[in-house]
Amino acid sequence: MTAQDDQLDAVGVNADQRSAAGAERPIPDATVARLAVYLRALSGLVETGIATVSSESLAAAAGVNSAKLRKDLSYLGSYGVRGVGYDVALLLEQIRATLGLNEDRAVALIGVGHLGQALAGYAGFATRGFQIAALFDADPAVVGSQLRGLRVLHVDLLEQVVRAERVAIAVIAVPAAGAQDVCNRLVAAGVTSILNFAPVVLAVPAHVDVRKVDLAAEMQILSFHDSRKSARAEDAQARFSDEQPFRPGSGDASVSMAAAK
Amino acid sequence: MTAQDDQLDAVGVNADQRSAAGAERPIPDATVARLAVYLRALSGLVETGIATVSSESLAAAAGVNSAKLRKDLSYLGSYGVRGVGYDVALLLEQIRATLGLNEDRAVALIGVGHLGQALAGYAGFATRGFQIAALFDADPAVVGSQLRGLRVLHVDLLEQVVRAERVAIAVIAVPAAGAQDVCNRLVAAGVTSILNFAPVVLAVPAHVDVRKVDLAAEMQILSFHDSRKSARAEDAQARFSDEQPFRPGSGDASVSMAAAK
DNA sequence: GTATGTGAAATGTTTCACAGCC
DNA sequence: GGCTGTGAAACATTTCACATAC
Repeated sequence: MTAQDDQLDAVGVNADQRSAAGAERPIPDATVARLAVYLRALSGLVETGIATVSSESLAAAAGVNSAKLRKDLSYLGSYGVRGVGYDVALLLEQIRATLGLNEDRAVALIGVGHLGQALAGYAGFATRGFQIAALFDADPAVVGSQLRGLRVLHVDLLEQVVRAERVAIAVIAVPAAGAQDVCNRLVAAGVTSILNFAPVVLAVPAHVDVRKVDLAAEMQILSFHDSRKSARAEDAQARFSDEQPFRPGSGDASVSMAAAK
Repeated sequence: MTAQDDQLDAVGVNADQRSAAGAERPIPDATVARLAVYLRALSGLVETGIATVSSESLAAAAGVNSAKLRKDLSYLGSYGVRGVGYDVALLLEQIRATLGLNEDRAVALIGVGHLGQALAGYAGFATRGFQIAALFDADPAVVGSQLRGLRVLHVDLLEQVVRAERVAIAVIAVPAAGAQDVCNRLVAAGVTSILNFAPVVLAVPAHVDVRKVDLAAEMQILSFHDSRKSARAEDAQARFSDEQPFRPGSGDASVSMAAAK
């Protein structure tokens, strides 16, 4: 990455990491990307009331193999019990702590078109430690309207509000043409983490961390694999039609991931 | 990240690749993910009328370093001219061909909520070799309505239409609860490439390629890096405020990517 | 007995640095 | 002289396989 995630992934992390308690191994980027996936799988287990889980079954639920999962978790410390497995609640808490999800971060969302509204309405947003501090748009028709209990502000107020609300993370959901400008203003106002949905490569100073979600790129990657498949699959194709469906969490279905990469 | 991923990235590609002309090196997943980025950068150059570009400037526009770009392009063959650079139109065409964007692929979009509508309206969709063949939803209030010149069909017709239209790629934009079911039906109908926006890990047979776009995961990865930064940055913070903005395409700004991965 | 945690090997990716060509 | 193309080195990630602990 996505690979994808993704993806081959983030950048701009300080080389030395002095963490709360003592000298720990640095956590690989690839592992960080998967921790988020494990978190989701663990939340599912909590709801079903399962208290303990083996690396084997958690890995299956997350779509990775168990050796990778164990290696990933080993970077957080030793929170499993040999011969038994992992305590779901404890592991969940450790991952949350590692990802910094306990102190909650103010998020600004710029652009409330269809995409922006989809993002604002995203359930996992509020529940998973992020709270939307402000919504912005440039369109006078939208500014002033109410969305999810927040008034949409004019983008001219961006710097002012970002500073006042101490926004840590900004999500850019504006058209391509406006994205770099919005980005510049965010950076100038002190934002150092940006999630970009606009189809442009943003130029930022080295201390700013940008992650990009790019529909066209994802489609093109699928297209690449698809074209390689279709050449060879011309005949095999028929065999896979009307095959029995798969049950979620069943066995070792190999599923690809975005990740960041 | 990438991935990001990239997204650390896709899966399910056949080991041996017998391509149109002779034995070529297999293309790394990480490279495929970036080809899509180069494609965008090249499109930008075409519009400004630039006919030739060096690896150095194309790399800057794409947010990678030039050695990586040259290595990536070398997997496609030798389409550059030493001492000169790459012909923009030729390179663009070669990348398009490699990604399989010349034969155009039918895409089905399942779920036309805010996200689905944002995706349907996405400009790069129509223009970049993908055409939406069908829209589906389960909500009777939406079924039958018109969107981008297409009638929204009831999801019950999914198998039938997917087969009739020879849909190659499906985009899942339904709520989490419905995603696995939709996925099963797509697979049964013969779809082997899926882009999933629902926040669940889909279980699929090994021959099906799933890429996932996960807002919560992206946010959490940013959160991780942000929390590492904020500990150390408490004082440095002030220095970066009100810094001069950056110009797009300027120099070597290191930008992260999702990817593919 | 069972399942974690982890060195070591294998594999994949990025960067270096320079030969080769225009 | 300038810029591509690419082996070889450096680095990162995944997988293996087993010692270790319950």
